[in-house]
Amino acid sequence: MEDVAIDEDRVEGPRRGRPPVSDRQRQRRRLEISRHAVRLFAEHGVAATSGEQIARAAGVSERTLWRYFRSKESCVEPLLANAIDAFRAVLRAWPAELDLTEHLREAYTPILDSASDADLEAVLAVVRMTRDEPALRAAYLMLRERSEHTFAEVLAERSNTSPDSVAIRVQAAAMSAVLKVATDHLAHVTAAGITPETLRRHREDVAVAVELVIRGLSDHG
Amino acid sequence: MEDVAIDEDRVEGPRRGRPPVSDRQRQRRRLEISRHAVRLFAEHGVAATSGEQIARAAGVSERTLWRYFRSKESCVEPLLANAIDAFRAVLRAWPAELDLTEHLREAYTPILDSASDADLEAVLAVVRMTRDEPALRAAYLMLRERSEHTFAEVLAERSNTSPDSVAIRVQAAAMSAVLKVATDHLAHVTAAGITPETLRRHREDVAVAVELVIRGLSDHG
DNA sequence: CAGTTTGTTGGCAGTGGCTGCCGGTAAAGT
DNA sequence: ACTTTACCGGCAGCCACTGCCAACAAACTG
Repeated sequence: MEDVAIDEDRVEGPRRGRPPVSDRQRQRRRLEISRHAVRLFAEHGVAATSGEQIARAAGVSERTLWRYFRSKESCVEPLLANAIDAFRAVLRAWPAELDLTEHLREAYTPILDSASDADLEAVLAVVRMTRDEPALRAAYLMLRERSEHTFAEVLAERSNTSPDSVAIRVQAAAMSAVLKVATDHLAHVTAAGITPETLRRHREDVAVAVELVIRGLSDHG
Repeated sequence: MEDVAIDEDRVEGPRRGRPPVSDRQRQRRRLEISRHAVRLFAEHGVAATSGEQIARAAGVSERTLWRYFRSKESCVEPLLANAIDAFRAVLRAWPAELDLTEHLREAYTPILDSASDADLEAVLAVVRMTRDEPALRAAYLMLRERSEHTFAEVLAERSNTSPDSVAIRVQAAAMSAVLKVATDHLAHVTAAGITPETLRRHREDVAVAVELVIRGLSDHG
């Protein structure tokens, strides 16, 4: 699955210098910075928030901030990625014998269970902001497209085909599109606050629409 | 259809000063600049092409360039928009009694007929470039999303519902996703040159996939 | 025709996102 | 201690992009 790189100096035993920061730790730091950035964006707007402010709020130097994020807007990625990963995890756990609709009805949540409620609020706030902030929307769309590839892997494994085939990519892209619209809608209706009822409706919408788009496309795989 | 703005000083007779440039003319100038920008991007890469270079190639000052485009990467928009508008025009012309598959098989082309072959090459070149140029990809995805709304209008009119309903937006987004994957694929297989056969295959792929995704979703509209 | 009004253009200065470079320091091994 | 490897912060600089203003263009008015 991973480790596709050409094996060079593998199994070296003890390395020589200071060990690089683990990906785990790096991602956690990115997420922490992301929370500060989103808060500042929501308070003052994207244009009125400088990289220096984000860096100070996160307790790092500006130079380090740009090492962690390639652009100001991409600071929102880690938070949003959590929400998208939630769906991928649910998709991965799709039992072979179960209908996708049924599975999503039971297992889907719009964000990782481990994430706090504040994170869900922040994610929806960002999605709401993307309405008037083109740069944020662009970052959001890029993230969604990245997720398509992970969806394709799951779908390919299930239908025993290649994740690079056009048919699978179409399914994954259509599924991603459904999720995008549903999430935009959720962000819109929760502008005044999140209620269990709106979340329930969201889950139902996603379950039905995803099933429909996948069923229609996979029949002709 | 248009003219939704609140009527203020309508029917004024002769205006007082220099008339503003018509939208038509403005769009044609944007397209002209776009062609130069795409050529430079393809020759030297995006990072190595400065706004000043684009402006000089197009014969305008850098200042006016930034008045016509809000970012360097968005200079590719007019060319790509032509390709996307081609699909919208075909969709608009969809006869009520005809199957969508049949209609697309007959009428769909990946770019406006009025556009030159060079423009089609340029569009596919840009799509190819988006593979390694994230900023270009982001601009491309933004354009595609804008097109979703125009798709939704057509679909809404056809099914006699609102273009803002979630069901219609899901259909439009899924349709856009199908087109995106198909176009990416076309750009990939035409890297060595465009042949009538690849275009025919592309048309067939789009016709079938779009029909499937729309049929599946609209049954439960 | 000159004079007025409205709109577009281009130059110029400035802002800020972002990068290359370098020295300092942390964390490992020997 | 000494070396090695890696992260961090500060500094200088590039360039995409903007605000401001003077110059010019194209209409109407007298």
